[in-house]
Amino acid sequence: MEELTMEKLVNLCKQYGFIYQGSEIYGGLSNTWDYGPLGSRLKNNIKDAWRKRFIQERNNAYEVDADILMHPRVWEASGHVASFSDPLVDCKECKMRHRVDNLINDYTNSSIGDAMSQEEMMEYLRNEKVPCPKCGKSNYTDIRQFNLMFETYRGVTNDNKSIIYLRPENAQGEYVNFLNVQRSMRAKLPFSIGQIGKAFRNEITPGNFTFRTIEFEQMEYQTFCKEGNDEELYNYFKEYGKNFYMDLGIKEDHLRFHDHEKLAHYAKAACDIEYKFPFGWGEVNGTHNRTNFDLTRHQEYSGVKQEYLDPETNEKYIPYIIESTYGLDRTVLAVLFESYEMEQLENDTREVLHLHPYLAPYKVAVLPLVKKYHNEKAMEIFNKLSKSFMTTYDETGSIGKRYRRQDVIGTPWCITIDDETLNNNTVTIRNRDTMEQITLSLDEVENYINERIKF
RNA sequence: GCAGAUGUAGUUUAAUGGUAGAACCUCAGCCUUCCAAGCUGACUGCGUGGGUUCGAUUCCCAUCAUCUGCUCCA
Repeated sequence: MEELTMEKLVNLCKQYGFIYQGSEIYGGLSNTWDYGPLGSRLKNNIKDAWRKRFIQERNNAYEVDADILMHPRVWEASGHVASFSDPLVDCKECKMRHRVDNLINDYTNSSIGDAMSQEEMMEYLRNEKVPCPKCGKSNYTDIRQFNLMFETYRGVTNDNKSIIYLRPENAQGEYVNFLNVQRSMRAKLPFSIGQIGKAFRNEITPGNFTFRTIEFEQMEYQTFCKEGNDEELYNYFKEYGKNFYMDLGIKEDHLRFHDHEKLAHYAKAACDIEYKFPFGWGEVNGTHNRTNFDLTRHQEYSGVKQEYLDPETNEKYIPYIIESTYGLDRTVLAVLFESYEMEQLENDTREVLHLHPYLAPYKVAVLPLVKKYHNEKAMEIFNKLSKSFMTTYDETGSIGKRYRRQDVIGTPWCITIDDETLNNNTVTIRNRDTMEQITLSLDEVENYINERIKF
């Protein structure tokens, strides 16, 4: 079978309206991508699938839609203002870029770099002639701060006081609403707050299509629990996440766990779910045991107690948080790679997107067999079916060609309208994966599809 | 951000210092009663900006974008 390369997928996405390059008519803007008519359907269907598994089917789970813009103090509490801005230097000799603190720590085999100010680090670098790990020379540019948060300004004056950030992660939106949700939903621990939304990181990005972008969408799930229950929940959500991906149609051997050894400042344990992309294994989900770090910090910075009163033991404590974050754009990408097949037929090939019917942009295509005889009846059926499903209509070209058009965009079923439809009210429904055809009465079509698009 | 490669219709591509030819796709018409058929026609292109030149898609520079590799990804 022919390998689907990134280049081919980018082409396919563009050709059929899944994903276009951002601002394309202006030459494009690096690492921005726009979802087209089919792509946004697919993306929304994945969101809905996630909502179903993570909100609807779980007891004690609630969705929020928090604002992208948050109080600047949130990012001080979260640690992003401090740790999201890395002191960087470039080696003038070999052009290698380094984090200065790492450079000093590695050179001295200690952690003295962590405590140094920017000036001290630069001075140390110069005085000790710390060599570049790559070329061995010691000739660096000045330190540049590179903050990964996008800044913008509130109001009309661009002074420091009015800086606000586009959120670099969604989690804080759930954390600051912990008390609100707990109270208004009368929630008992453990309970979860989920959120789907955009986040922004001003990163130097290596591309790989929509795998890493400066604006991206996350499906996040925060479970608040009592210390002691955290490890069990952490392991539970790792598995739950993997099952979710398998339900989306991803084969088990294209997924793996990757446990982190180096942990973030807030985490006690961290594990990624990775998908086998053509460019290598790539993270699609991250599950972290964030302990009570976040709520403790918010209590400290806001002055508002973030405690939970346990109704059984009457203890008050700050809950632990198990975070499980799903990269939505990456999930779309993984599903596209997983679904695509260049199928070899007897003396022909066809491109098929074997999407789960729940995820398919169009559920059904209505095709009049011969345009001039069957188009009116076909339109009538389109109008009926489109009240229940995303339905498309195509009367152009031969019937075989129209089947292939639907195959490549993942439409699970095509129904053709012919003389039998006019005379007996029956249609032929054709399956995308098997190419088999069966005859159904018009009344049966809706049920037939409904039964098969469940997630 | 660094290094290398690339940039001609939606896609794949041809040729050329005198502004481009094709195939597929798309659309319209004819034909067609079930898997990319055929015929006729139509639409669409030299990434952007400079420079050299009488003239640049072609040569040079810059820029933008994509790909690959680094780097980054608490």
